[in-house]
Amino acid sequence: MTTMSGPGTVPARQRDPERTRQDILDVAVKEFAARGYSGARVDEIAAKTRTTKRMIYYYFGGKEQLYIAVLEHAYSVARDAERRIDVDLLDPVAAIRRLAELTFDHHESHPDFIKIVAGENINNAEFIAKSKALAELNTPAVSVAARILERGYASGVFRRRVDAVDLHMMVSAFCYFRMSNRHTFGAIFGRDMLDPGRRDHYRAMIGELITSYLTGDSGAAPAFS
Amino acid sequence: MTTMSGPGTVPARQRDPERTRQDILDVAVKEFAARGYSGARVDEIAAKTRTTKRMIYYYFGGKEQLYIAVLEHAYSVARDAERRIDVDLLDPVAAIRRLAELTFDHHESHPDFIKIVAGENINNAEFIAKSKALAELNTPAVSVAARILERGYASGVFRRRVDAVDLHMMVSAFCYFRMSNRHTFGAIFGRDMLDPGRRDHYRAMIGELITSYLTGDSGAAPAFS
Amino acid sequence: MTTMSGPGTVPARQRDPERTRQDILDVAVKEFAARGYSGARVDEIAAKTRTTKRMIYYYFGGKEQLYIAVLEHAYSVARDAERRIDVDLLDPVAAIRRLAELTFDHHESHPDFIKIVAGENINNAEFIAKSKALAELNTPAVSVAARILERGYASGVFRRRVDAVDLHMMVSAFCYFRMSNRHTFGAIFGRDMLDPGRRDHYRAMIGELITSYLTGDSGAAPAFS
Amino acid sequence: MTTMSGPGTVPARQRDPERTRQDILDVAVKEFAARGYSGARVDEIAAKTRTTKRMIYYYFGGKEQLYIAVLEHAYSVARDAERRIDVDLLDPVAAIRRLAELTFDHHESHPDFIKIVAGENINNAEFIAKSKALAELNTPAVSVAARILERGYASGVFRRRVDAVDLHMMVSAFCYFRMSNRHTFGAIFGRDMLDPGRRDHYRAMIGELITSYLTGDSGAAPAFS
DNA sequence: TATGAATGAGCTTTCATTCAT
DNA sequence: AATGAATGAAAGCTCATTCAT
Repeated sequence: MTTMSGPGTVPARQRDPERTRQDILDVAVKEFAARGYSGARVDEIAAKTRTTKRMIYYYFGGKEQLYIAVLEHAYSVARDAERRIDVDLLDPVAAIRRLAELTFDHHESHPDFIKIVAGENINNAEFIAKSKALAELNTPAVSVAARILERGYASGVFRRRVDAVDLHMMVSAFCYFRMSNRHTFGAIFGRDMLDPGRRDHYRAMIGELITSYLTGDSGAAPAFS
Repeated sequence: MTTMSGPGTVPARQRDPERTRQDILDVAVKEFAARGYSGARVDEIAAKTRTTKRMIYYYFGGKEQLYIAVLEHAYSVARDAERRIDVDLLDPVAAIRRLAELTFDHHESHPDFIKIVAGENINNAEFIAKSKALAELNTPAVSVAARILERGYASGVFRRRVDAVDLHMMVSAFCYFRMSNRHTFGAIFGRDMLDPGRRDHYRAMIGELITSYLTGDSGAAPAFS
Repeated sequence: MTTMSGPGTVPARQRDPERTRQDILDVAVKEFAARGYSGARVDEIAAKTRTTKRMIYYYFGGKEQLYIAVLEHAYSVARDAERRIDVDLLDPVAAIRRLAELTFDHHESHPDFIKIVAGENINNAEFIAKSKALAELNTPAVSVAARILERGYASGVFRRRVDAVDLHMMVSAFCYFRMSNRHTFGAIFGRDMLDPGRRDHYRAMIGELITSYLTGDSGAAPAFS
Repeated sequence: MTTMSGPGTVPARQRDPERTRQDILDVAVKEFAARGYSGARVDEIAAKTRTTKRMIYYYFGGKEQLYIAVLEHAYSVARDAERRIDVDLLDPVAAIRRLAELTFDHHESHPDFIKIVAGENINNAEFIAKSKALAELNTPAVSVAARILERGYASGVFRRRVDAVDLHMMVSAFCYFRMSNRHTFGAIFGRDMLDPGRRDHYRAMIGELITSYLTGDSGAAPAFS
């Protein structure tokens, strides 16, 4: 399966700039997710596109810029999803459980995003640092969590003191790990964490993990439980 | 930063095969961890070695085989650490907390391993599949967890029913995520999860998270807790 | 004799794909003929070309594909020459002699082709097997020979029964051997089979060899000759 | 199937120099025959040997010297076979036919020799030129042919004047071509010249070809034959 | 007589990128 | 707005050979 575009490649010419750009971006997301930045090939991305390799340079400037565009796209999708979260009408326990479940669902439905984030971390997020757009990421999920915590402490249902960012981290860790480490975990423990039959089991689990933590005692001295 | 081992580089000739092999392996672990499989360069690995690039092919056969050797090495180190765990004398709650803390410590002290695992998952653990040695990985940590759980249910301190593998997953998720996602998490939330000043905080957190979960009720209907 | 197309080599840039391709092919024919498949060097071929090594990969994909292109080219040239043979107006004896001479001439004027065929046979024609184009080679020479034989048997001038393919083989063997084994034969017998002064001698010889065979008796019992 | 001998290759040590030498030579004959000089690999030859690559250098000095030893060996075997020819008691026609058949048989039973000769010719017999031993090759077959011709002309059975070397060439061409070009000929004409079922057919054919030539008229004007 | 370890040089191939219209 | 042709630089890998005992 040689990818190097020799002479004579005849792509379907088109005249819709925005569509061409989006086409490239969609393919790039998948390729960068599947192979990482250095593993992805400009030739391969081009081959899976309606246009040619030349257009990638025309629209994005180069591999790195295309990757950053992918990154920005991926994060903006995630942020938009978080903005749609609305749990203010639920009681704190139900709300925090709902937040955990939405986080769970979002991870589950964005496997490419997970891989891209994993790749970014391998190279120390150096590309995120290069992106102006990504520098000003706000994170709705944490504010949502903060509001729920406030209500929970006020009503007394939450007894363990925890920072909203830490709470978000605990939830994310669980949801992310299940997606990110599916293959090594599966290879070692013979258990596919993404088995659809186990989905609800894990979805409930993160809710219980987090609510049992919050409603339990804080501090070192466990009570009579 | 010269990379090509061209003429002029004078490697110290040696006659210690095992040392030469280990030298290459040690450097390779760091390079593959830092840049992933496709990002790592055989030239670069060789340059950081006492020997030459040629020796990598002499001892390992190629980039891929070297990578697999790195993988096998990394996993065998992890497995050996798990084998040394001994928490049988502690009461179940203390034991499970201790297990979580050891897992935490092991993750913290093996950042290269984390990155290699992350990279492996990006390419769907295809290299692990190619390794005969890795196919027969046993995982002491889970048996340890299983024994603790058994004792905990027997004595009644653990009330929530959970599978040992799932327990291990919850703990691992937390410990792994903190290491693996340090950079993106830090960029977005402005919080360095590896800040030494926060280390004990997080170390205690995973213990509490897991013990509050186990000692809480199981099932959907929360009792009087 | 510089081989590596290193920096400093300034190739004449051109925009004529077909010419570039042909240029590479022409050089490759000579190199593969002179050194065989494994003895030929992509660097050396490139150096003798108007373009660079990179273009060989751009146009042909690799050393092996280039070699197969050379093979296809060489055989198509030979086939085209055979197609131009027209001896239908000559009497059978003159016609078969003429066919032998044309075969002789064609071998003489295509020394590269002879070497390439010799090389192919050393590796059991495995590259020919890989070529789709070569799989469907038709061979006009044999049909021509068959028609001559038919006429010769009909008129009674040919008395020895022989298969057209075998006839072609006898002629080819002589013409090919003279070209292919020039060097070892010369070294051992001190006679250069390609000495221009002997050319007509050998050219006549194959004609006589073949006509004396055909006009002689067939079978084991020699007549009055 | 990697051949590069990495560390740890443990060959069976032996103490029989002559046998070791012969072992290497035998393997080398096959490898050089199968792949030509540049296609053969010292590593591969060593791997198929009872000893190690190092011994090739120890006994022969290098790839080239090994190849020349192979060449000398191959030619000395051929020469020895020719020396055993004895056809003096047969009448000239039977004798020349017998000589042709022995030549045929010798080619048939030495396929490796054929390939080595073919390879030598591709590189213009430059290695033969380097060998002192091969410079002084005498060729019994031609003297045998010369003696037969003499008797044939004396008795009048041979009417066509031909030089002994040319006669040998005609016979060799047929016998050699059948072996050397088996694969390309087979690919193009769909006929395996080495098919055992056709062996006697071809063996008789060269005898008839050559006797019909010798017993026919010489010169340009064919008589009543 | 024998050998395990090591290696310089060069080979084929790949990659992101730019030229020139 | 779009593109076919071309490419420098470097990557992974292989080869015959020598080192050092």
